Amino acid sequence: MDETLLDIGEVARRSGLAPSALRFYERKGLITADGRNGLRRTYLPETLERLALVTCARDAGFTLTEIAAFLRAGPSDAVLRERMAAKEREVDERIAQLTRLRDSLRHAAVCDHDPFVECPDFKRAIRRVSVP
Amino acid sequence: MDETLLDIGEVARRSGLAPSALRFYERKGLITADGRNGLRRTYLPETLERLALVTCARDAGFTLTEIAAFLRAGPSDAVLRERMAAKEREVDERIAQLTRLRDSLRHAAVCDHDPFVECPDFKRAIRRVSVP
DNA sequence: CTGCGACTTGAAGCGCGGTTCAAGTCAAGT
DNA sequence: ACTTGACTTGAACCGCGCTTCAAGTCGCAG
Repeated sequence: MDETLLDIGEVARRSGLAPSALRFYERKGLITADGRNGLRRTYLPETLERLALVTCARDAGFTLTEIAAFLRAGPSDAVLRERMAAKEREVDERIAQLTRLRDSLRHAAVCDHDPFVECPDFKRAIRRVSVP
Repeated sequence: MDETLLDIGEVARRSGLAPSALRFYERKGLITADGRNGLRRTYLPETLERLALVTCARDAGFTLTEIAAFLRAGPSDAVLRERMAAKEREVDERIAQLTRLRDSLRHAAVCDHDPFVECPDFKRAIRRVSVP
């Protein structure tokens, strides 16, 4: 056995993902098992890095299918950079939206209306959250 | 017919939600149809406000089920304010996470590595996104 | 009265991101 | 040799947030 290969349990523990999720990711084409120890999948240590990237992209709002296509296509660096720039813009928008939302919530903590759901400021703020 | 009641089509158009979604929301207990025009649901104008609130809460990360429980329970203002404060903290965390993510993406646009996926700065940044 | 078109219903289906299940297999410890 | 416990498989199931479907019903225009 190649000592550098990590057992699925190890990878699950260190990545914070369930083994079932790792198998699911494999079916989706996001990762590959690089060996077996009996029936057990084993992975190259780089897989942990890849999983971090996958998790991050997923958190960014990419679907697993998108990420898989991404990884499979081996897009040129230029294309990749462009897509990431596009994602940066999306993320920026989302941050702005969440910031407006947080400001509305913050106002709720401060305002005097009871019920504050009827507070005109609150209502106005709510409307601005989705339609700035 | 009460002239002030809005036809479902009208509400769908003005709220940006599909009629099927409005019926779905009704099953979920998020809204109520206040009358009928034949078989067609009709709604009080306030429903539009309520839908804005629902949409906003959903965008904030509440599930429809949570929102429904929320509305049904008619929680005290104090409880409501507390939950919103809790949500404010969650939203703040999410904003921070997305900000870290955006910074990673921003770095990708600037850095010299090719493939930049191997850039140590990028890798480090990626790791920090989910585990600050 | 007839047709149109927008609605009605309950039930089924979808895409997502997985988990759970039953039954089986394997490595390692005693 | 036997047990234990973590994995294996494919298939079914889950919650979410809806949409879509087939079949039916209504208001209104001509």
